[in-house]
Amino acid sequence: MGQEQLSRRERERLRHRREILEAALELFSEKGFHHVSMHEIARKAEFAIGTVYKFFENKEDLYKALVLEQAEKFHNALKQAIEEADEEIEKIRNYIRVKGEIFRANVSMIRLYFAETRGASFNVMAGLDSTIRERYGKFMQTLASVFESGIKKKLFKKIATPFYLAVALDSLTNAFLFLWLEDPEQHPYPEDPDVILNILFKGLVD
Amino acid sequence: MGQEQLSRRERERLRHRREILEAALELFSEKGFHHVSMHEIARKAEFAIGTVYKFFENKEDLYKALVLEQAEKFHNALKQAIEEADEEIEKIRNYIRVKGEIFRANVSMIRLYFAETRGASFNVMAGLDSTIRERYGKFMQTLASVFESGIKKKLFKKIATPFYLAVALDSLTNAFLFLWLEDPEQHPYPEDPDVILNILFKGLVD
Amino acid sequence: MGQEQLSRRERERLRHRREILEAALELFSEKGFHHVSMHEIARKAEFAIGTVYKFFENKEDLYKALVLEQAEKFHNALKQAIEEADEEIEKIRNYIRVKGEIFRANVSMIRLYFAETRGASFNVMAGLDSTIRERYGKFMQTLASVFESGIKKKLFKKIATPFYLAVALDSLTNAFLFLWLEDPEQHPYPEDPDVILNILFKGLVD
Amino acid sequence: MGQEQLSRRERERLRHRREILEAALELFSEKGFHHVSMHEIARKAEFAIGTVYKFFENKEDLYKALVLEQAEKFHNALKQAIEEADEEIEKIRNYIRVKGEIFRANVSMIRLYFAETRGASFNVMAGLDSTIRERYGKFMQTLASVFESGIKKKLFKKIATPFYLAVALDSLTNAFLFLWLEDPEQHPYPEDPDVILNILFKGLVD
DNA sequence: GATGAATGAGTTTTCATTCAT
DNA sequence: GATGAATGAAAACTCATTCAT
Repeated sequence: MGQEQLSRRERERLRHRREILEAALELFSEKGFHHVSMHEIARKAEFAIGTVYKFFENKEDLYKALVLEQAEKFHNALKQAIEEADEEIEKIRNYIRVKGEIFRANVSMIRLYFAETRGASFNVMAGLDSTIRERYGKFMQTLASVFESGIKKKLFKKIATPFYLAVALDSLTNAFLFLWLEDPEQHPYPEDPDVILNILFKGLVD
Repeated sequence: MGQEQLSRRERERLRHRREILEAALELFSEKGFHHVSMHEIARKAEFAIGTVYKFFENKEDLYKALVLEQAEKFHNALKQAIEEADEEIEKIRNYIRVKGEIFRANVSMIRLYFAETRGASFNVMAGLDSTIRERYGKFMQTLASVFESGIKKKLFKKIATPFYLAVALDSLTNAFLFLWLEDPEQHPYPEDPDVILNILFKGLVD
Repeated sequence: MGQEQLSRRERERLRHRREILEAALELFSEKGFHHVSMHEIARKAEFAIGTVYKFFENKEDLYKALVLEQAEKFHNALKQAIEEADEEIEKIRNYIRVKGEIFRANVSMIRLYFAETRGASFNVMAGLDSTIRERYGKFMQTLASVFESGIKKKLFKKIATPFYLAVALDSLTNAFLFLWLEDPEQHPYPEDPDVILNILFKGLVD
Repeated sequence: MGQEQLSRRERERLRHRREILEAALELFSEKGFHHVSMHEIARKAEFAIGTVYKFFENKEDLYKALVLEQAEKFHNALKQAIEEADEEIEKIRNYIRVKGEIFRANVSMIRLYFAETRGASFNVMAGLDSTIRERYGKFMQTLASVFESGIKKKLFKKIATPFYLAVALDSLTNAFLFLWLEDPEQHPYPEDPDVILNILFKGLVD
């Protein structure tokens, strides 16, 4: 709301910025930060190299903007999925379902996202990490609070701290998503969220 | 057994190779593949650059050798941990405990290992990936077979396929280890394996 | 004709390309392919090393472009010399005279040319050889056809096949040019083409 | 004469030196000076690299020794061919015939030889050139003296100076040998020396 | 006398970034 | 505001040569 008073100039600028980010997303997700050159991004976005530098100070800056933007989109979608349900178990089911949906619809985005949240990126960029991890932490708190209120309502047994439960759920879904990413045929992400949920909810040993 | 008949020459060579790999491990784990130069490795190992190239054809080759060697060490230790116990639940406890121990004792090795088993490395190296993933897959099978026999013996409820249970256990322990890696003070890896075990074993909802 | 509509940018680019080729010609002809570094060429042409690589993919590519261009110039001049005369003997006289002239005016070019047409280059570059040799072969055919028509007109006795006669004339002139290259004082290339011509035309034994 | 009192030690040394030179000859002739490494030569000769350096101070030194030795063999054979005949025309026929024979029997040697006598080597090695060219010059004098005495005896018409005639004969035979080297099927070196001889001896125009 | 591990100067090539037009 | 030619630091890798054993 309020964007409508942007001048044509401004709107064009934003469109160009977006085009560059889109080209960058595809390339980075495919080849990784170090195997993509600024010229490549410029070429794919159909701009001159100088133009790219008009929008982003340097390669890191571009990457940072890209990752943060994608992470935001991702977290927002998940947050909304949680909020849409009233009851805690349903919130978690929603989370599992929507995570799979986003994943399948945005493989590029996801590859990028994991590269940054998982340790593996070896601080591709020191500065980025801290911002990203902070947001990731905040999102984990949101997830934890679902467990917390579920425990309060006696819906859940307190088998671990809410935060650990959040981490467990996150890692479990990520693991399934990785399996899918590597071999979608053999390891489809379950349509039914309970396949994943049960691993947490039904104790192995009774 | 039988190695003792290596000539001194040969033994020296192996020691030098090891020294180079050690220097490389520390650097790669700290900065990532692309932020370490061969000269840097040579300098750290206190050899001339040419010497490094006598042992490893190129940078990829060195990296590959390093990762495979570390992964082997890691998997062997875990396999042994599993085999040492007789009973399935104890096997899993051992796995959780030893994984934490190795981790804490070899932070460099672990960072390297995760960079390669988790998708994040964006195919730093196509060839490597396949070998490493294959070994990782085999290890997952080993872990799965523990769950399988546990289910057969009616020790475990079959809340998911053995393979998925193995993946769940692996991802859960990894998640705790990542937490520890980021902030060892706030998120220590639990001394008591049951803290992690319970998340799997005691269903959240009864 | 028609080049005049090149943009200034384009014209500058071509000039720069030419400048690099000129620097390379001088250096290669003086020291040979393997004793010239790309940095040296860049320095001589007064460009940064990166600029040289903007114009030529790699060292071989630069060398190839250079040799082909020079060979073309050389062959074109000789072809024209042959075509300018009406009569066969005069065509050959022209060939001998012009070959000497070009040679004296472009020592660098010639050194390069011989390095590639004569076997000595030991395939400095496999790909180049084939292109160059093909062109050389075609030129020999042109020369042979002069002898052929001379023989048909009964101007020449058929003491060998036209192709062999062409080869003989070529090697004879080359030999004189080599003598000159080594010691211009003692072995000047004859002003009078008949000095060379007679060796072919007047049988030693009657 | 006199070699027989060499100690076994000495004889072995010479044999080893010879083995190294043979390996080097094959490699240099195949790939050219700059594409052969000292390690390659050592490996082919089945010696350690240090041993090669016991025999030859450095790569140039080895190359020099090789080329000079081969040139000597070549020139001696040709000199003998000339001396074996009594009459000048026969001497020249012998020269043409034997040159072809040596060539066919020692392609490696010849490739090396031409690389050095023809300008093309771009002074692979400044020092070498002077020695080699001097010997080549001397040999040309020998050949010239055959023409000189033929002219004195009125066997030959003096259509050029004896030296130029020698150069002409040399370049003509070389040209035929090059043709053969490139495509032995299509351009065999003539069995009958008169095929080459006639080009010099029977004037094209009468 | 032979060995081969070690050396390090020197080469090719890439790519993020600048800036004149 | 866009362009793209030019820049040059930095990286991977080679190979002639040395020297301790």
